[in-house]
This record gives sequence, C-alpha cells and structure tokens, in this order.
Amino acid sequence: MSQAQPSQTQQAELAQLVSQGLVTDPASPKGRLLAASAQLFKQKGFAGTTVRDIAAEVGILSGSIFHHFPNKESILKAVMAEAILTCLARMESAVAKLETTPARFRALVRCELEAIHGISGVGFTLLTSEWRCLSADSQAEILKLRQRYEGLHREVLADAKAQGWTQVEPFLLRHFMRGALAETSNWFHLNGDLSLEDLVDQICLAAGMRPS
Amino acid sequence: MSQAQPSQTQQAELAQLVSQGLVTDPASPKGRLLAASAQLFKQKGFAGTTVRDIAAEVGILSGSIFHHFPNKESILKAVMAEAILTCLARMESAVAKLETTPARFRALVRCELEAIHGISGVGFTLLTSEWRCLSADSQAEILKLRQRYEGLHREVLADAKAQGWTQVEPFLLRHFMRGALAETSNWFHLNGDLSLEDLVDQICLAAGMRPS
DNA sequence: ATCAATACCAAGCGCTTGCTTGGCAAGCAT
DNA sequence: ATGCTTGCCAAGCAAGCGCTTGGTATTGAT
Repeated sequence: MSQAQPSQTQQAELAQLVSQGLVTDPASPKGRLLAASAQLFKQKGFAGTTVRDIAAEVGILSGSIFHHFPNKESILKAVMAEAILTCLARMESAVAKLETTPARFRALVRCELEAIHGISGVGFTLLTSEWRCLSADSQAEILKLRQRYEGLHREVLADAKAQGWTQVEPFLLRHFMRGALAETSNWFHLNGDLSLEDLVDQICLAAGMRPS
Repeated sequence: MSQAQPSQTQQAELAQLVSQGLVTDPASPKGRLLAASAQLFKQKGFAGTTVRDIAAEVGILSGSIFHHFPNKESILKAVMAEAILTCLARMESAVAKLETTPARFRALVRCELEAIHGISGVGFTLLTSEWRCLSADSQAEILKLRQRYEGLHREVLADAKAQGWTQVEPFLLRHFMRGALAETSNWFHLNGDLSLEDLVDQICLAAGMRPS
C-alpha cells in the first residue's frame, strides 16, 4: 500500500484549509480517525466496515469513536466533505492561475485524478462509491459541495464547446469524463508504467479535446 | 421504478441460455430469488442488504433462502455470473452479425448500455459496484467471464486503432469507455429526454471514433 | 490549587445478522 | 399406495453490530 507524498505547496494549502476550519488537522485524533476511516471505507465499503475496525486501526476502543462523532454515518459525511473541499480548493486555484481553456481543462483532469489516487487523502472516490450510504439529509448537504465542484467543470467544458475544442454537449461530456476518471481507480496506479502526466495526456486525446 | 420490456428475440436468447443451464429460469423460485436479490443489491448494496430483505421481497422467510443457496455471497456470485453471461451472449451474436469495425464498436457500446440499464436483468452494474464483496475464490471465478467479455471489447478496439479510427491504445480506450458507460447508470434514464440510441451516438462521437 | 476540557477505557445493552435444524405439505413417478 | 424430491415454515442460536454509560488520567488555563 504505497502512500503518495504531498508536496510542500499542497501542505501549505492543507494548512490553510485547516486554519479556516474547513478540514480537520490530520495530526489530531479526529484527523487520524478520519484518515483511517477513509482507508477502510475504500477497502471494504462503508457497510462492510465496523466501528471496531476503525477503532483498531487507530489503536483505541470502539466506544471512544463516539467521543468524536455522534454516529458512524457522520464519519463518512466528514470524510466526503473534507475530500471534496480539498480537491475544490486545488481546482479553483488552478483555474484562477491559468488563462486558456485547454490548459484549464487539463488542470481539472489532473486535479481530479490526483484526488482519486490519493495525493491528499484517500476519501475522494467514496463520494461516488458510498454515496447511497449517506442519509437523505447528509446527501443534500454534500450535494451542495458537489454542485460547486461540477459547476467548475461544466464552465470549462462550456467554454471548450464554444471555442470549438469539442462537439459534445458540456453536461454529456462531463458525465463521460467523470466516469472515465473514476474508473481509473480500478486500474491505474501511481508509480506504474504509465505516469499520471501521460494518463492526463491520453485522456485529453481520447476526449477529442483538440481544435476542430 | 420502470421496468424495461424484453423484446421477443431477447426472450428467445434467454430461453436458449436457460436450456443450456447457464442461466436460471426467471420464473422459477430460484430465478425470482436472483432477480429480487439483484434489485436489492443495486439499491442498498450487498453488505447493506439482509437475507431477510431478500426473503421479504419474494414472500418467503429468510431461512428458506438457504434451501436454494449455500450462503449469501453465492447469491451475489450467481447474479453476477448470469448478468455477464447474458450480456456476453448478446455481444457475441452482434459482433458475428456485423462486418465493419465502427458498426461492431457501436453494437458493443449498445449492448453494454442495455445491460447497464436493465434491458435484461438489473445485475450487470453489480459486477463493478459490489466486486469487492466477493470472496477471492468467487472473484477468480467471475474474472474468467469478465476476461472473455473484455477480450471481445479489446479485439474490436484493436481493429479500430489498426484501421485508423482512433489514436488511443485499445487497453486505455477500453478503460475510459468502461468508466464512461458505467457512469451512465448514475444519470441516464431510459424514457428520458435522451434516447438510448442518441446516447450511443454521442458516446461514439466523444470517443473520437471517426476516421483520422 | 482548582477547574474544565479533552481523550480515552471498561463494560455491556439491545438489537440484527447470517445461518441451522427439524419438520410439513404438495407434486410426481413408480 | 408409496417414496422421493422440491419448496417452504417455525423457531432459534451464536456472533457481531452500533452505540451508551459512568468513570479515569492528562492537560492547560485560571
């Protein structure tokens, strides 16, 4: 189980999110609990993971978990919220820094792939795979974050269509992209033959993201 | 919860699979158990579905399930095996009927989308979403079927690359396609604004499956 | 020195889980 | 008529589940 090494700038971004209170300090007991939970949820699924599993992973007893969270589901909700907020922050800063649509598209693809493959936290894929394990209320809460996230994608894809980089409708293309990117978690591995950078290139190529 | 109406030719294909012993007669008690299980596994996940849920769905008591299956996991395995065998049969007959590579590609996309959206049985999406719930032995067993399935796809994509219809490596393109197609289960709905036929067209377009 | 907050343990409660056992009834071939 | 197979019920067991309660040790602020 290789762990991705966060870069210095990523640590700085994380520290900022922590100081804003949007993300839990990963060194704190609660933060370690969240990280262990995300790991286990990804491995065995939310329903397949017991609170005893989580507690054992961080070296406490199962009952002690409920000093930090009111119930098991709230752990999943927190993992999801922090995963998407972390990715969103990186995406927004990347888009702000870049000018052209293809560069922005590429950056978004890169950010999403980095999130999926655990560059900072392993919880991102849970947003889709364990979505149904959230209560309706929690789903609504997380959905707001997802809409900010998807909106950013759709904006860039709309620009791409307007500028003739693709012929596919933004909402359709975004669905295709989301699926293709999410699926990489099942076959692509960092430190494998194909680099993440190459993967991004191939995805842009396959998406037909080139002038018509 | 709208149910797709199987066509006459699909019913004939199904009957043949049943007579070969590859698929359980859906009218039999065991077949009804499989259909109900697939439905519930899709709704609530394998770990989130209890044997009492399944039993209630077909109107029996939970213990009676184990007259038909040795354990809960074997139900999932059977659902997966029958789903992939059904789809595989349709794919092989479609490819055999068609001559050109683009036509075959389109047919495979169509078959997979039909399987995903429950044209015959709702179990197909479980192959990915509930894969980790299978024991290692069961995974190996189902993997053989999946390899036949993926092999067929990869053959057609290899032809496509050789004939200049795409620039992306077959194994990469197949991963992208699988993800994009699987994701449709989260947003596309039969009887919606977009027809399945249109969806297939848009996917072929987005895949860049056109002469270079 | 005192107080309050934080992080955890020890024990266990009430419930649900997958699964077992023994038996009953209907259908069917002999 | 008999015996066998199939499909199910009734009852319940052992284990595991999420979560609660009451208490303790440590820490930093007052």
